[in-house]
Amino acid sequence: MKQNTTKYAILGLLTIEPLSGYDIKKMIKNSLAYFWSESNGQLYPTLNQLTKDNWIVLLDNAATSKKPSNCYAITDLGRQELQKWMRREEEKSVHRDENLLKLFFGSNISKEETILRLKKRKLKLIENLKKYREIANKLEKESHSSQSIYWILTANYGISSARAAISWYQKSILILEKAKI
Amino acid sequence: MKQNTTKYAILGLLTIEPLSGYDIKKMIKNSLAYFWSESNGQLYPTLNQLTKDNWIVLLDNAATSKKPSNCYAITDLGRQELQKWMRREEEKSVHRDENLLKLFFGSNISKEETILRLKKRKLKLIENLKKYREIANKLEKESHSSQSIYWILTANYGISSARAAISWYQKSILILEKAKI
DNA sequence: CAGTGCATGTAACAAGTTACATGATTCC
DNA sequence: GGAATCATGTAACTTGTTACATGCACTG
Repeated sequence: MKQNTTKYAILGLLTIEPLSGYDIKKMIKNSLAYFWSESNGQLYPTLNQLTKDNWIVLLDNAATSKKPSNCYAITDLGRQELQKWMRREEEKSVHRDENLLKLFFGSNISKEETILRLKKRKLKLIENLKKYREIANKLEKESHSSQSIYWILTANYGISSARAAISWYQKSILILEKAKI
Repeated sequence: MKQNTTKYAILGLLTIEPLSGYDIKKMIKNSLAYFWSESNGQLYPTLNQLTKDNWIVLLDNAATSKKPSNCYAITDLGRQELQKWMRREEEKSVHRDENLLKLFFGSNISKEETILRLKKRKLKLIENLKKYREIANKLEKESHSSQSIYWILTANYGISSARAAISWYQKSILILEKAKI
């Protein structure tokens, strides 16, 4: 069975507060970036589909603002569907990590090229780690609602997985540098 | 620009030795499972496409065997294309982790339900870790070719990322259990 | 008055899964 | 002779990205 996860990402965000498509994009970019992404071509059509299905409604804010900002809110039906999804266990986690695939096939290019690639990736991860730390700090400070504990936990996941990856890269670079190939 | 990564996964595996579609499926399942997957509906059409493009060739093994096993080998052109891909840096790594998404939206179901989910995931990861260790051990023992260093490194990645995830799950479960929500 | 950010959207395409079909061979 | 596994494949479908188009509002 296929399931449109975009639908549930949107629904979940709308449980926090009513949002426009643009708001959703921003939230994903600012807070979920390290474990979620959406493209425009998926986001806007899905918003329309969810409206048709009555899982969300377009708030009538024409009076309060002149901006072309379509603000959506989740409906009771939407909440029910979100909870159904939350309780489903599918585990189908499809892993496709192109970086590891390239490393696995490393013998097809020179050792030095691979080492350079690994170093670049490592730097990128260090940068990411910094961002995740900032997100986590911000969340800890602003912590007030019952939701924030979950946000902090996911932020910590980003931090600890980035840390583990960085130290693996470090080790791997050393191993390759020492290796006689 | 979109790129068909399946193509390169196939090419890479064929640099090890000539393989049939079924062999490729098995290798992915046995050795790459924790960072790569392919479905039948993607694999077989891609094999045909690669043959048309002359990146791989169907070996004529009709004489040596009566099995309907189509054995493919990579061509020089295929090797070149693989190397081009290996040297490309795209970084586009699209993260979409449904488990984290569900945790992020945790406040929509009871704390206890979330804890149960986390515990199940943790058990699953412990199981996976065991498998990765077996793969790594096997690789270390059979280590002979210049390729095996790369295989061992990727296996280690699986191990260290699983370990980091497990300890994060452990911590998160404790934090949630203590939390008053 | 140009540049940046706000804000929404679509058409064309690529990528990938699912569920099925088919038949041979091997092992118990 | 039945089950499992070997082995290849396709049709229908979903999911997702890319690249574009449009226009307003604010700021320096």
